[in-house]
Amino acid sequence: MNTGAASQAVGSAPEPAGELGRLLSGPASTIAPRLLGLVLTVGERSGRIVEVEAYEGPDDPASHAFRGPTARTEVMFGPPGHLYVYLSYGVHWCANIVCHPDGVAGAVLLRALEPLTGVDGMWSDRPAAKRETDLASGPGKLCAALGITDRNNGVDLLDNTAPVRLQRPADHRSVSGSGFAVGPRIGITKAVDRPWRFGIADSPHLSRRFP
DNA sequence: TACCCGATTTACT
DNA sequence: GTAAATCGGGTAT
Repeated sequence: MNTGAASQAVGSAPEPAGELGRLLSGPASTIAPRLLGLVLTVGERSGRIVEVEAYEGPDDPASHAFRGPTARTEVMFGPPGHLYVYLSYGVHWCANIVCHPDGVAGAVLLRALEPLTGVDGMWSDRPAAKRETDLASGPGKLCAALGITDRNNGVDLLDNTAPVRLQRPADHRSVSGSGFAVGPRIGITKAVDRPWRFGIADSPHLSRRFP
């Protein structure tokens, strides 16, 4: 239903609204560092994104979208600003923010979060955590802390009525402008050389230190 | 229909 | 530091 002309009409196309929408649209490896410092909200719980990883499409062997769309990965091929949730190792939910244009696969895995509000609720869903810095210091932990499951797969993060929302705090520009670290992605066996993991360098809430 | 394996976390040695 | 837990998707019969 998209014509070639429509896909070029960036200014007036029904892309995610506002400045945040524009921030989310582009190559995953470019968008990923810009997501650092954004605030993710689920009900009463919210946190600041401090660590992410980029996963692209047909050119990225480590990406779920590498071999084309499937029932599981179709969200990754949809419009940017939506949430792609999958089950890892049959145990943990992991959440990604879709960022490539509609029809082109690409997403950013959310790896760690600094708890801001609803921290008591996070503790009740993360009984194994020993410190507040461990509540969401990993992709599976992050989803557990916020209560994200496959129920939330495909939700529009920019919809104010959605159960999961993404917001930009006033100080985001300064946060993204400096002080983030880069390194290789974690836990993958393919394309391990690509430095597509990004994090706020001095955050104590990272899943792991950067090299 | 069967088998293999993973964008991880946790507990235990 | 190492291994177990656990299950749905993807690829191969």
